[in-house]
Amino acid sequence: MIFEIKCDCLDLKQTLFCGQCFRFRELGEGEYDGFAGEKYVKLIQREDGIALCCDEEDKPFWEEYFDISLDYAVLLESFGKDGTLKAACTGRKIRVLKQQPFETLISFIISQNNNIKRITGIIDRLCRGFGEKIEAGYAFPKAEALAGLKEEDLSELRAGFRAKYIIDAANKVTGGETDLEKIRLMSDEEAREELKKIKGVGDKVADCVLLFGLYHTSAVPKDVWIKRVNAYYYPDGLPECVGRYAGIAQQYLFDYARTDLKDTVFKK
DNA sequence: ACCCAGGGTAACT
DNA sequence: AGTTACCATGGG
Repeated sequence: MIFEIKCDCLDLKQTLFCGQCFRFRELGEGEYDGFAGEKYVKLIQREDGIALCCDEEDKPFWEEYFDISLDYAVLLESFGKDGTLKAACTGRKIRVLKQQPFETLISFIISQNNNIKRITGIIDRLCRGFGEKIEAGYAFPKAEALAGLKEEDLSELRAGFRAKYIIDAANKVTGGETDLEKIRLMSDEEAREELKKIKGVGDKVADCVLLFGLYHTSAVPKDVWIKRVNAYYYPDGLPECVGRYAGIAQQYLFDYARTDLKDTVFKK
């Protein structure tokens, strides 16, 4: 089934390939497909939104995934009160996705000291090797499928030193030491400390899990680009106009810095 | 050969 | 509490 979804702020290419998710590909001009958890979707860019090609029962899932109910027009207008943020938001229609908690946890463990292209490859091999086969490809592995494995069992992923971290995360989730649904309900600070009990999860990965997988819109992952942005533009912190959506503002600044500013303000 | 990539850990001051 | 080498892999 095809569903037309109206949405004034959603550029699929920018949203799917800005380093927040790693399971989509471009099929052709304005056409994409990919997975979240165990679900598959095909997407087409429209002038006033997107077309969702999926089972009827999965339509609410994808509307939630793209956070269609959040009004970005209000958000971006507020961000525009700050000059740097206004520049970052101009020409960008990125939505912060509401991804699956476990998938987000594993994905951003893999992301550490890594680049987006190789992260995507490792996750693809992880799904092919350990995910359930579904019609269009492979689901993201459940924690149970990864728990109890040995590092060498993941050698085909070529994930390097991250393999042991993946296994520790799966073990803690299946063992109940890490309850992602409970962590979702905690404050940013409590949740961050709880996530950091997993090996290979530090402040940055924890904040990515909070923002992209547990929908803490106030969590701000401090990667190298955001550290540069903060040092140069915001030595005293992000402006008031971000409200409780600092994480979403961060995603615009992140993309702005690594695409538009990398050869100018932040060259070498 | 060197440097970097959506960093974290352990071992140092 | 704040620095620093090291961790695997692949692309520039």
